[in-house]
Amino acid sequence: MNFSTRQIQIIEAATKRIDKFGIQELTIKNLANDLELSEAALYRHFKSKNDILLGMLSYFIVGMKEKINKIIANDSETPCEIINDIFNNQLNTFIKNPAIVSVIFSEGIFQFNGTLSNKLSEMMGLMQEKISELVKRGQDEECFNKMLNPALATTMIMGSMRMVVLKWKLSGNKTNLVKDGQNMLNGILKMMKKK
Amino acid sequence: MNFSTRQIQIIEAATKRIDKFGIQELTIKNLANDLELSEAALYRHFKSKNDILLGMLSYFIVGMKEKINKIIANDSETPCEIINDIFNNQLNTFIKNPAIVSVIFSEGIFQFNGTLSNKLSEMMGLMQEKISELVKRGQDEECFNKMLNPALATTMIMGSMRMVVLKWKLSGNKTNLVKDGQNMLNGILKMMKKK
DNA sequence: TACTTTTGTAAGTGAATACTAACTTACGAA
DNA sequence: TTCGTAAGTTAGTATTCACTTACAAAAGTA
Repeated sequence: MNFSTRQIQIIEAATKRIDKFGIQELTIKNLANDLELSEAALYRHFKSKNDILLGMLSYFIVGMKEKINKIIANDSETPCEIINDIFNNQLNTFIKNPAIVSVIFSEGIFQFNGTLSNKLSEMMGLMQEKISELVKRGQDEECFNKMLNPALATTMIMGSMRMVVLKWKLSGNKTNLVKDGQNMLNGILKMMKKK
Repeated sequence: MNFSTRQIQIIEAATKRIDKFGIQELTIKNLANDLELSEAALYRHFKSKNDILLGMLSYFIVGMKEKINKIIANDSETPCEIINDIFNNQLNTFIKNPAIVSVIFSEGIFQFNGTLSNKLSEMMGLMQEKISELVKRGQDEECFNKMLNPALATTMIMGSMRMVVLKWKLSGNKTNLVKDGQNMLNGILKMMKKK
């Protein structure tokens, strides 16, 4: 799971290409041109195109996992604050590297490639698990009401946030993702707060 | 916008293929095999592969528009009931023809094909517009609270429902879509209700 | 300096891609 | 009976795809 610098260059070029032109335009030839390398050179660093995609997903998932775990470990904050931190962190990651979004939100594309769709499911499952744990804690500590069960509330939060990101994507990254995302999360949390 | 019976056969075969194997496996050759026709025969009915995809989207959008307008026209119901009806109708359409979901939820795939992504944006825009109108009416008639503005509430509803459908899809259509969808919508509407 | 490993290249491979040209068949109207 | 048309066929086209082979230059390392 340790990538060489050249491998990371390839992964980042592939991500940018998907972001700009879509998965259909990610070909070995195009990718090699982007990197100013020959096609054969790519096969020195990954054994197949599929391996490049797999590497790409692994690369981002590892980073995401680390950050989320670090945020959750902070036990001086309430569950509500932690949820806020997690999504703020995600939104800012997306702003900094918009290309990631195209890859992370593409279940549809990878759905029929076993290894790739497993990687994505793993990531979604991770988020679902962490968030619903936080919702449950929030309800137990009586800062959230119990109108929705934790699983349902989590699906709602994740779905709503995804929709905000999708709209940002469809606007050509013109809308203010951080503002819209915070707005959405605040609205949801307000409705979930104990009165 | 009037399709021949053969065109509809082709559209439905293409939809099923995307649903089962993904867009990458939608080739003229495969599609022709599915229909037990020669490849050239398909070009008697559509002038290009892109035209088949475009026809596919148009075909479903027209049907969706008609149904939604019919439901909204029913003025003996409250906004809340109408929203319920719209999503119930959608969920049942998905159950009856699961293949549609793969096509409708694939912005990522079509994002880089101008004409196709416009078709999809059109459909999402239509839903956004109709739902947020209903939310606004609900707030004016004081059956919804005003905690969220109509646009935000609509994004939340649509995002949450999409997430339920995505989960159904990822489960291999094993979860109970109608039950889960109703559950989600009831939860959201409960939180939005005036107390 | 001599040897090995890493990283690159040019020039291919067969298979698949969307699409086309030329021709055939079935059938209804003039 | 003749003619036009819709709907099909076979057998191609040029191009693109992921991937491979054989060889060379560079970069360590002894």
